[in-house]
Amino acid sequence: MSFKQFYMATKVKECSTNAYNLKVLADSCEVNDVLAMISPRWKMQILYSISKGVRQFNCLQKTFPSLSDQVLGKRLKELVNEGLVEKTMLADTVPQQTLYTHTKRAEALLEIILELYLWGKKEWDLQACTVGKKLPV
Amino acid sequence: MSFKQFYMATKVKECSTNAYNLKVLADSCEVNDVLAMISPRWKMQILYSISKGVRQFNCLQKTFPSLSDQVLGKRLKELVNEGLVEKTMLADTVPQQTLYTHTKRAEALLEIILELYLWGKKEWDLQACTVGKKLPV
DNA sequence: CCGCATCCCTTTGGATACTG
DNA sequence: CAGTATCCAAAGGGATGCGG
Repeated sequence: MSFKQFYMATKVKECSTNAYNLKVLADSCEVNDVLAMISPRWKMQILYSISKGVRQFNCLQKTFPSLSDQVLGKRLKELVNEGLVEKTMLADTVPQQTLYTHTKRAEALLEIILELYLWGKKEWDLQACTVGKKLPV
Repeated sequence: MSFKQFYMATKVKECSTNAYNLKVLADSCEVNDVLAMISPRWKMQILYSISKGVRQFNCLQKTFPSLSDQVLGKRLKELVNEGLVEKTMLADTVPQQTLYTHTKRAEALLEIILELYLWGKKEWDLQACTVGKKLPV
């Protein structure tokens, strides 16, 4: 019987193995929360695009043609919940318009992401990253 | 028919949807490679522990009691392949001994990870992160 | 135009068992 | 001690279709 199984059997019966491991990670090192926040696919790219002026659902879809709208919606909702993006309903019209803008908090994060990019570029000579470049708006 | 499906039907028949999207991500923003590198579960924690002096397979297992050994092995292999960790076989004895040490490249990465932690701490008042603390060796 | 509900498939992480 | 091979379950991403 593994440590995890023992622990679960005695302490947290209702909790799945995966949930348990996530809790251990969160307890032992909370930078893990940040990693989990930035690692979902497309998420930082979406945030970056917003910070560069791509502010509407529709435009974001065009920016990432192979990203499905429900995933885009999910990511946007996450970003809003995390305080990285603000959502503004322009008017209650049909068709409605919504603007997404990045927050101060997101700016600080994007700077660190840029450092990550530079680190990757330095170590592996990566090219053509959109971070640090101008996007077509 | 979505852009992706069209593209796949005409260009990359052999490639799964997921693989295709990963390629799009890699092409459009190569910081994604770095994000993918650091986001697997336990990986940065393992790297950090190694940098703090936990250098053997066995000790790493004890450091993360709920981490299974085959996942630990997988992560270590990844870290070695990425040049973040070096593996040293001490001798061809039984029981054999192996040491893992972090590289210069890893140090630079860990500094950025630390910034991520500080950012998270500042924005959400996270606590108890092992990054920046001493681990029991 | 801006999304959500549902279903499905791929990927990933973990369990068990085994080897030098 | 230091791992590897095989199998399996869960999570996440994506497709289709629908509603405000």
